[in-house]
Amino acid sequence: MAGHGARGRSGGRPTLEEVAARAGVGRGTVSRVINGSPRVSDTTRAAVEAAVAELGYVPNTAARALAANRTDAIALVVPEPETRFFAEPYFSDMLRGVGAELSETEMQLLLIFAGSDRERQRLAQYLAAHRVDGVLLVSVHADDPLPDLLSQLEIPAVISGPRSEAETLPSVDSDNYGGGRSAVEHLLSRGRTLIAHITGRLDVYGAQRRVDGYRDALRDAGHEVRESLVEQGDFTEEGGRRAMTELLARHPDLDAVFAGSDVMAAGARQVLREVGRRIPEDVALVGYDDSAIARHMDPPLTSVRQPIEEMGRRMLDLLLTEIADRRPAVSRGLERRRVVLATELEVRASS
Amino acid sequence: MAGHGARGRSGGRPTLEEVAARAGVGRGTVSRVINGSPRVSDTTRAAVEAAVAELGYVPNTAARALAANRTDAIALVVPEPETRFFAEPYFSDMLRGVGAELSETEMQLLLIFAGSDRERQRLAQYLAAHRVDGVLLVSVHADDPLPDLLSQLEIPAVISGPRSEAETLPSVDSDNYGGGRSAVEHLLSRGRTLIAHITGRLDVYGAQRRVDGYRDALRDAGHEVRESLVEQGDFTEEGGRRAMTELLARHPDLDAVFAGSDVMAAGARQVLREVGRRIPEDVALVGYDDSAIARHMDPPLTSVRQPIEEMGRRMLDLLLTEIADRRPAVSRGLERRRVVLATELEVRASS
DNA sequence: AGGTACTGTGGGAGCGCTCCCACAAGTGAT
DNA sequence: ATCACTTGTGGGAGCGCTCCCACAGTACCT
Repeated sequence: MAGHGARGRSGGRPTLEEVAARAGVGRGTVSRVINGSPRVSDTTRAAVEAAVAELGYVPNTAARALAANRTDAIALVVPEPETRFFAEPYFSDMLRGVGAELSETEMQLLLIFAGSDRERQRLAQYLAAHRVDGVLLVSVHADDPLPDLLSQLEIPAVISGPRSEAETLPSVDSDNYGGGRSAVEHLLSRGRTLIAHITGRLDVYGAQRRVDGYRDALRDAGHEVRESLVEQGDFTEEGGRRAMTELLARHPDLDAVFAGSDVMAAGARQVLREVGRRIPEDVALVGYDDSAIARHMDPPLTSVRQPIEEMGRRMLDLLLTEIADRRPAVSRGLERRRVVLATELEVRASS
Repeated sequence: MAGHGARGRSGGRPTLEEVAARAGVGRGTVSRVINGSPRVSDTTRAAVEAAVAELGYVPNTAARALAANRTDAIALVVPEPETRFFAEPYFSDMLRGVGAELSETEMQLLLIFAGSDRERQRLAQYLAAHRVDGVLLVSVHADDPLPDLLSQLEIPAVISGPRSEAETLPSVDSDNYGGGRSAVEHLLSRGRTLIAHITGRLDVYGAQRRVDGYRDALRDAGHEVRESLVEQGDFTEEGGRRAMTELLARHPDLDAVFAGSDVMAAGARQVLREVGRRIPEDVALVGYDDSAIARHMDPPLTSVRQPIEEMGRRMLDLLLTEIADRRPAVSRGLERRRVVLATELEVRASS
């Protein structure tokens, strides 16, 4: 900036006070205009808005946060190491949904990873300092202490993927049960008869529900449900390999595999190929998540798609509502605070 | 609000003042202890620390930010739609590096996407409000106005991938030139003679440098450099397909392709397969980034790996330094503010 | 003894907002 | 004319911290 000269004692960014002086009104009035209060006359409002524009006034967030005791920020907390967060497109899609919805507001999104103990420590500090107005929790395991910490600190939170059927936090989830069912029903309709399942980590509620869907689909179709056809994985490629190896050892004659995630399906595919099984001729393969991996696999992988972006959007909705009625909150029923969205099966060459 | 009445002035979180009273010292002394000033006696320090622990005191960030005029937060700004950000592991690895380095400090990381105009608008507001102490810029195109905005607002910033050789911002980059060279030298050493190149967007400096490496490697090996062997892509799969189609039309006899990214290599692979070319027998393929796609491709893709996590770490280092010497800053030479890290070729079955 | 320099400490003065009370002015009933 | 609202407005009192000045105490010179 050329020659600032007098400029009062400031030199920095304009303050509310300066805008008020410029517009010839009081501080309170400017504040009202900035915050969209209706109790301002049209003439005054116009004058203030002009002054704001002329001065290029931007509210000081820190001062506002201090005075109003809110931060206008929410955190997306991911209790996993960064690696896994990005390995699965799940999170990025969700982030997109949240971001889209968030851009309608003045709120800011923080991304916080809490994989290591060190990071969790920092997170606890962070939350204790009330640096966010609310928290979006993603991919939380059944025994995670985080939700309790949150409610203890009275910080509004929404969880994606309830920890159990008894989840107390508002939650958004996809229909894992229905997703599991649809995968199996699809394989049955293709004439497969010996269908194995590689599960995700069973301390993830959604993974359990997929198993339930698998079982019920078989049962409802009049098939016997054999536990030896179910092998636990852990959402990793290596876990998928291990589980597939086990399953083949127990059932060399299996003709289909439903994996609880695309990444595990990729591991399974490797093993199947190593032992000379063709996909889909010998063994049909179905994954879950419909990630980039599914599309790039050879052959392309049939997979269950979740409306993850939509889930992100709904989570944010729920959270903003929580924040808005930040009061005893004992009243409202839980019905509306629990959203479940339908999945869709993307059929490709692997099945 | 239900009858607030007396309000006792406590009820909430403890303040500096309360800690001071508890420890029997003044406010200033507590502040000094909290901020690690050396000018406090050991006895006093211990007393204050005890009081802090007993009360569970956590500093109020908003108050601190207001008084000290800093935010203890930095932003990672990604001027791309979220989609691309996650499609390439580039960003997630970088994020990991930044995160690792950041956990050594008290700073907070914000992730900000500025793909759409709307988002850029919001970002400008955000920066104008000085809500962060510094900015990490990732993947910026040559004509992006963001860096100028940043320097105009006098916000410290570090860029990954300088916009040109004349980059004014401190920067961290991998050796794109060397990476391009190594890919081509590798293909030459495998006996390939007609090597094509699918470039990235040429308004990305790094993509240009890869082309330079490609050209120089051929030239130094005594090969003629034919411009018809270079086709521009745009880092997308579709772009890779298009470029590959062009190249095959011009040079049906080419025996190797160096793609400027794994994603483009994936697109190229599809086209090669469609026209019946075998990889690597007929055409050798090399990508760039060494992403998950490269490992899962069929056949697995040879690719140039950048030390991205390390880059993230170095960027943060640089930024923290910038923030620390937040003064005229005209003095320091530019040498140390420019970091270039070596790449490595990961050889797989595609070449 | 007086000076000069530290070290350690207390507390006033803000930082830029929001909240809320006070109050002027207008409106309409009595 | 009085009273009772309503609408719009100004500005004091903080929010919880950092910064910095003042000052007591101690140490080491002259």
